[in-house]
Amino acid sequence: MSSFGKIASLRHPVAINLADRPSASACEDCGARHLGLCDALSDEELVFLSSAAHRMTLPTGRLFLEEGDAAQFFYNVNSGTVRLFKALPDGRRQITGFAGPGHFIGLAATDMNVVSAETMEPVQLCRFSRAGMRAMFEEYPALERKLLDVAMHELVLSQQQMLLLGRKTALERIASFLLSWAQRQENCNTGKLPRPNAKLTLPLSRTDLADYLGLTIETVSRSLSALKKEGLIEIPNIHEVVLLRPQALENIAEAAN
Amino acid sequence: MSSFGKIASLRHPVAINLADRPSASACEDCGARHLGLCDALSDEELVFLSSAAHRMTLPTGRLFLEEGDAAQFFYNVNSGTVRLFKALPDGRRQITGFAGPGHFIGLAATDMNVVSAETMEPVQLCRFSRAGMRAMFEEYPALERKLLDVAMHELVLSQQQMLLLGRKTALERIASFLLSWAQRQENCNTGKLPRPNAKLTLPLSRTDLADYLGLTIETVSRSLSALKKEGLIEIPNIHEVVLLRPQALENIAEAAN
DNA sequence: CGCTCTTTTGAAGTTCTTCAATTTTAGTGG
DNA sequence: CCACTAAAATTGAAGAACTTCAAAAGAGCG
Repeated sequence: MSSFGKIASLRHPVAINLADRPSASACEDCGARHLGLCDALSDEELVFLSSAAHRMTLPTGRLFLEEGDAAQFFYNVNSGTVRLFKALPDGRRQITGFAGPGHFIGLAATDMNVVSAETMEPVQLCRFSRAGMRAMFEEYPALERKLLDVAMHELVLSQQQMLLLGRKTALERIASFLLSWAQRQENCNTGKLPRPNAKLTLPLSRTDLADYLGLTIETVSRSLSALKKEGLIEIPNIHEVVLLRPQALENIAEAAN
Repeated sequence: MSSFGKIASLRHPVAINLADRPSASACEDCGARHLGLCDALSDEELVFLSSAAHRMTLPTGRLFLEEGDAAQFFYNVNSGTVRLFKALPDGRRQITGFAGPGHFIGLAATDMNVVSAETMEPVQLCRFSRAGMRAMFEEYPALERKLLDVAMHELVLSQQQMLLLGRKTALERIASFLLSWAQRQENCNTGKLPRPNAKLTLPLSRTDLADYLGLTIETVSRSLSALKKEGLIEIPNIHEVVLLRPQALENIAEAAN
């Protein structure tokens, strides 16, 4: 957890949501959710902010941001999952991240978007004009601080991913992914291992997984099968994985010998 | 160039350096240099800032930031080059970036450093305590804005690197690297191709290059030789590369068919 | 000038990919 | 509810790209 984040949330220990997101009960003590913009602002500020926001609901598979287009908006995800990716002309694709509830989209941009964004499920999001956002920074410095915090966190994640893509084997990538996804889903960045038998829900297809980990779907499939055969995981169905032995996965993921 | 950067530099079109860096003549119209903190502040603010900074000079090969240590400081590079990297227990290393003059170090951190930093040449830098920096944000919002701008730019770069590491071939990686290094060195992020016969100076060893591009030194060497054989580059010596046909390199780098 | 370290080049080996076939899953209509 | 179809995932076998191991050439330094 970043120190900037801590400041922001201490000063505004609020739990109202940007839009009317469902329950926010888990928000306050969750490392990942407080990375949403929501926690950065007081009630009053949130009202102002949400007046500047445009709520939208998108169906599955909607490409709402395209690499190379002029960067007009920021987005904040309320529900559902978004995949962010870059692509080469011949179709090769690298998914750079996934944005779920509370996540902010649009930081990785100059005047143009440098990534594309596509919904993986029905998604609700709030849209802000970048210009309006800049104006708002004058009024509400806490917002800017929060954004810096989010950006720094993204930077940490992307550097982990560089290590994974540049130096890890297929098996290590899969193990790393499972653990990081567990953190994301469950105990939100506490840095602790998930408990044995923790159940993961993956909204990702094998293709997404492959494009995120820099592998082919066949290699992803084979690696998952290998972990299953070794008794480290169970795969009740395509969208669920049970982590039978998280410590063993961690040893593989971190190449601990 | 990011819009936030524009704001910051328009408001404070100053060219004093953080410490007494050599000539700053090229600073104002250079996309990369204005990413240094220097441009974000007025004269008065800079005086204040530099009073909070601790100047240091480090010899080649000094490891001054270690992954996992408590994150106490930010650094701003004045001269020389620093390599930032993550490593696995068995020694595999991934260089996540290089920091040269004007570059800011320490953004990719939570309470702990998530990367290590090591000097590649004699390096001069300014050190700021993270706590002091936070206090300064209250006084000088422009500073925080600038930092957000820097973080966003880093994010853009790291996503390009993810595409490279996850999806590009060895030859494509080398071609991409040469072009990006030319931009860094020469026309600073203008997005234009370097002119034919542009000469690159690489302070990197082949090992650094390999660890940056997720390859082995042998593959790096072979790929460079291949580009040379094809007449796209010339390699007068180990630390210099001449880009004979930048457009052809670009075609390889971007997999344009 | 000779030593060492880095880089280059070659040959063999490994991991991952590609191609192909089978199995499983999911969606649709009877 | 079940069968049928299409898409996705798994598994197998062959191939390619990169790595590893090994040796030679080149650069740097006392």
